Amino acid sequence: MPTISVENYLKAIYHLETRHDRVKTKDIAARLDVSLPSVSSMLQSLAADGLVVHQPYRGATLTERGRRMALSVIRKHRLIEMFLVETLDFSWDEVHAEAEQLEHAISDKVAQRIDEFLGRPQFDPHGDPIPTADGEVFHREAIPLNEAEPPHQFRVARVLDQSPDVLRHLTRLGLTPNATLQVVEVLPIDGQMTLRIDDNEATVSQTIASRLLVTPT
Amino acid sequence: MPTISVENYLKAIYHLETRHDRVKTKDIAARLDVSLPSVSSMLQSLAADGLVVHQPYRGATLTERGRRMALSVIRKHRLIEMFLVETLDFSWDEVHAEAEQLEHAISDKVAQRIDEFLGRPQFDPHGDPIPTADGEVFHREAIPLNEAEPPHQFRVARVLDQSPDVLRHLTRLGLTPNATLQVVEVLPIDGQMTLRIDDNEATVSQTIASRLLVTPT
DNA sequence: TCGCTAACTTAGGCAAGCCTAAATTTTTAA
DNA sequence: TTAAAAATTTAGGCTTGCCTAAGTTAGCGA
Repeated sequence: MPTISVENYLKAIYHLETRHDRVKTKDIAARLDVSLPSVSSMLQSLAADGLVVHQPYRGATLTERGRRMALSVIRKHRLIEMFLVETLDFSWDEVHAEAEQLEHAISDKVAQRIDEFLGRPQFDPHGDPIPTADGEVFHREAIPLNEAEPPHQFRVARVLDQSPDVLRHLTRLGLTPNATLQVVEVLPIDGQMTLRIDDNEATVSQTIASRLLVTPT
Repeated sequence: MPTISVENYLKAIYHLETRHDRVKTKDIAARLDVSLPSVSSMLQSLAADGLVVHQPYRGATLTERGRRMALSVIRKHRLIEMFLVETLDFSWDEVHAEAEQLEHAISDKVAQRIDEFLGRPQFDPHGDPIPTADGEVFHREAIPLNEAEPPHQFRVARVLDQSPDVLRHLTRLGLTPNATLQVVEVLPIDGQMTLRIDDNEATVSQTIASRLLVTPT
């Protein structure tokens, strides 16, 4: 069985691969908050185990086996988040940290039972898709809110940020998954957006808007 | 935060203390399936951390802090077992192994929420008492079945064995917690017992009988 | 194209937790 | 009472995963 450390590296590489084809040592180090040599040495050991392909000085990519393992952990993470919110009444800003621990401790069987217990949810509380047991991920079409233009109406599909502070802020604004919003105005100087959410107006910075994925409605 | 290894040592010492006042290095080694030197060295480090009192060559005992930590892990273990059986439909012979992993990964808060979700159960699926969050353990009076005499009737209070094979065997015999039984006969040669359980007769060896705690009914 | 800088790897070390082999202490039994 | 046996500790080593310091490579700008 992979160690917790190995699982965390695979997860990090998986997430970074969605941005760039070849994942850089430096980006992994930043994401996991470890030194560059630690990453370098782990990449060699992952490569030896056939979980990544590592071209020295050129970055790394997951092998099919590595991808499977990463998805298995991500599936557990998101199922746990969903379970904590739906069943144990946690709020969506608390669950990431809990799931970060539990994802390494639950068996495939427990994950499967939680999945059934929850009625096979497709998305977690942040709108992230829950991979199936055999590694399928359903990707929805969605654009970052900062690319949306007035006066259209959108629905929040997914929130990419996991920071409790940001999530609590979004809760106060009513910007949680499935909320509908209308783009009222975009300031050209800094991209700050004014939104209508239900009957309230709210403003969000471009930084935050870029972390909200929305679909037209 | 204590490591998984430390938690396992504390748990082992806690359980062994119920048998003997001073816990022997060798017994810990046997319980955790590690070598004697590993235990010896861990005891020194636990003692340095104020979790055990270690008299070299003379055994060890938990300090109050050590006992608290052990009980916290045992509480989580038993709550998880209960949750897996009650909510995720696991059978009682499967849950020990799962809980052994999860006990180290759930936060106090998650444990508390599971406790509430389950309606604050007092006992786990094996009849073991679930310690409270502040370290109270409710001990029931119960005797090992091999000390019970015919023709009295008893109720199964607790099953001390965790081996899936033994538990499945007991399930087939109907010897699960809360079952009522009558002692029909005890063979003097080897202590084998004949029991009446509902309308069936079953025989159990002394070895197994000694692992079943029963209360008169 | 050449050299500088940023990115990366290699070298060498540390802590935790495990191991076997070799002392040492305690206990048991002759 | 004392020697053998059993239990325990010490010594020394290994693996994983982390670190800092010291090279090495890649890639960009002059």
